[in-house]
Amino acid sequence: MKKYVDVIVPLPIAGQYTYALPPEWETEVRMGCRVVVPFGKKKYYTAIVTRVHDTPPEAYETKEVSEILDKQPALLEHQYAFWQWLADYYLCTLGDVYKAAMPSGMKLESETLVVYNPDFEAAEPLSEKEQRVLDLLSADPEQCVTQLEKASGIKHLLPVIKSLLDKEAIHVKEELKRVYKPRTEARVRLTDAMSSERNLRFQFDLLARAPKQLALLMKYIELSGWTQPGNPPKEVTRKALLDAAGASSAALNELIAKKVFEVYFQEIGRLTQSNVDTLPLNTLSPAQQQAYTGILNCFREKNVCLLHGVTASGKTEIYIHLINQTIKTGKQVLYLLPEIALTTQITERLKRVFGNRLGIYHSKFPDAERVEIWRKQLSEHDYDVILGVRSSVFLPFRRLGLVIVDEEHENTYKQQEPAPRYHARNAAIMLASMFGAKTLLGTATPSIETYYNATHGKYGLVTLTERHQNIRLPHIELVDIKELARKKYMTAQFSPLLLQKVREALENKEQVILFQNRRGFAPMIECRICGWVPRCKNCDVSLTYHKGLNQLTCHYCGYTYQVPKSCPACGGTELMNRGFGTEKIEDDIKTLFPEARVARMDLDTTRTRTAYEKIIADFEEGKTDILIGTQMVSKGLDFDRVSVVGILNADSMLNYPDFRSYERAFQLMAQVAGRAGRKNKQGLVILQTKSPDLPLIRQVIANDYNRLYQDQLAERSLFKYPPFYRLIYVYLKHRKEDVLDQAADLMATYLRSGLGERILGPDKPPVARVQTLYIKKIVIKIEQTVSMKKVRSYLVQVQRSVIEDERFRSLVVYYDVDPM
DNA sequence: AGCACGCCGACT
DNA sequence: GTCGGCGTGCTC
Repeated sequence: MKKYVDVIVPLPIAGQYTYALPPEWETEVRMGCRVVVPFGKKKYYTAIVTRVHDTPPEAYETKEVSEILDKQPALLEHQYAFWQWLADYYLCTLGDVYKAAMPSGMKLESETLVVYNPDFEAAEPLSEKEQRVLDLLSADPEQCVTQLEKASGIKHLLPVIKSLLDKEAIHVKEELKRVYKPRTEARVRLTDAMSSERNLRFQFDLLARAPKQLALLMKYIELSGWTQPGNPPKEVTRKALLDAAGASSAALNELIAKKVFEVYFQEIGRLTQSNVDTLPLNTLSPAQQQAYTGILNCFREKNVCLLHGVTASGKTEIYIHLINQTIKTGKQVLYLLPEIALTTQITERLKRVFGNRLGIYHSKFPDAERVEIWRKQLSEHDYDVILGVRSSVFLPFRRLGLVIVDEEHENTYKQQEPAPRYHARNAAIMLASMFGAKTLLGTATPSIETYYNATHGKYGLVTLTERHQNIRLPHIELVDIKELARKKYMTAQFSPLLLQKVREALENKEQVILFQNRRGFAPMIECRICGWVPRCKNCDVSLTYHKGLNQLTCHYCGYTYQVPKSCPACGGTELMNRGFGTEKIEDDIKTLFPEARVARMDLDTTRTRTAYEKIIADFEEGKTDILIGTQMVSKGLDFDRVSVVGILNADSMLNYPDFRSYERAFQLMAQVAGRAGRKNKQGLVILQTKSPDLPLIRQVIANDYNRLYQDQLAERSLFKYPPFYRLIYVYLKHRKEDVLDQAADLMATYLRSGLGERILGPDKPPVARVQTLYIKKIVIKIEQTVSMKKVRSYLVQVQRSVIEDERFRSLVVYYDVDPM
């Protein structure tokens, strides 16, 4: 019977598509295999088979699967179930999940190739653009559109291609672009002609007057262990041979030309097989040991456990023991870290314990490497431990036994843009439960939701109050900068006390961290006369001034602008900086302490992984005295020589229109404060603020998490926020503001008719326009007792009826479930 | 997401 | 009078 497959395509379209399966592949294709399918008029995509069946669709003709990429599933059944849960819970399509989950090297797409017709003779003169394209093609007769666009410098290339196509000067074809290329290594071996000892001896004599070549030949014999024909020699890489013989590639090429050697290419993996000997586990301190057994006990009853341990209490060591315990029973461990905390410090530590049983999955790794990790997870030799960022929840596992979510409170676990807007911590808990595995959440500053779950019986709770090696918690000194500014005692952003302590630290050869929760030189510039502030033409936000580039940047769409010479509003020429970012702090510190070695760590200085690690390594090795940074400096780093931490402006963290701003400010300050302190000296934190009387500031100083938790819980309950209520944000986007307003009102009315007072808005979000689309937001607050399943299906139904209205056809609707 | 089809302004 | 702008709808 004729077979069909249902597939997921990597596009934000709901639903699956059915293709006919050519008979010869019937037995090979299974659920989870990747296939290439034609989609639309000309494109080809890599799709994933979710079902093989024999029911032909009634309403339409099917197309045929054009290629199969896997004999063995690339997507395991557990993963598919997980994808379905994600799409359902976070209100997005399976295509969205697919796009986020799989490395792009496994999702080949077709690309249009333009092909030169050598027989073409122009009947009429060609336009200048057409001629330029044709010239390019005559040099290289097959090129893709993007390449041609670049080489020709023509902005709208498509019309040109179209007219050339009409004249039959070219034709086009669709070809799959191979994104993933296996890495190969050039190796050298003797040719067949050299395989007899006699020929080889003869060759030695011939080379008597070519010492370099002779050396190469002898080195090869040594390296390969060549003794006699028939005995398979060891493989010798081209590079190793050249290095060992101290010869140039010219000499080797000679020998290749003489048919003594030949070069062949061997496929090798990118995953480094470190051959470091693994070290035994460190023994746990009594406090750590107690926490360790506490966690194991807790897992007997609960599936999730929170490890609440103060900063520098050695949580990692406990994780390592748990991982070890889990893999001993033949199960796998997934260890999640926020991207920013996944540094060499932690990877080296784990490598030393788990060696080649450990795989590392980082979003800044090359895509090809991620493909190889995915493949390895599907193979017999899968990793026992995966250490990775948010997206590693998508990797294939067969025998998952434990998930660790370190720095559980980090909001970067929540993916903001694009869909799926999932929370990796919550998704990991779901993933674990699908395997019957346990989840451990670790942090010094739990999120309010997690702590609520841990103190209300849903999760287990284990606390660790003792710091590793008994390093004392830092002393926090409060400085009222409002008062000081009034009295004109401030030097730029620095109080006299902070400057004095920085000076002392430098004199004692100790290090300093200065924390400012804002990047750029100044958040904005402003006209001194009329107060005009430059704004982005696409997005409704003010622009950020970057001194290094001397330009204005929109942090939402990335668009850059020149700094105007005069104010476009009033013509005034005095445009001044307002506010202070890390770049400004760096400038001022360099002026105040010209002898100090200063580094800055923020989004702008850490574009690449190497840049980021260099800053950290330099600081670790004492090559830097003062590290200035945004929240990046607070994450999971342990330094030995930091004696002073300055929080320059605590208020900048508090004034966000967001119910989590206090929680976040506490977490940030507690984490950054935790960086101060050394083995035998208590660290010092200088906390500068304009609002010293705020309860939150007192809680930070006393490191009183419980008090913060109680205060926050009361507010959350009063204003109907998590953990008492669930939130869903509905975003509506449209090019026309008035259409958007009408659509938003209609949608809110529909929603209110079913959900009543749970609906707030529509409102204009703080950024009301991004990339030429106007935005409105509707907030839904739902009691924990209400069935989310019903709410979600109701939302989908409402959306459908709004879109049915002709006026709102091009309305864009998307959801943010459990927003952060 | 792409891509094609279809209806209204600035040019030969 | 056309070329081409992007609004709209569909993809098995």
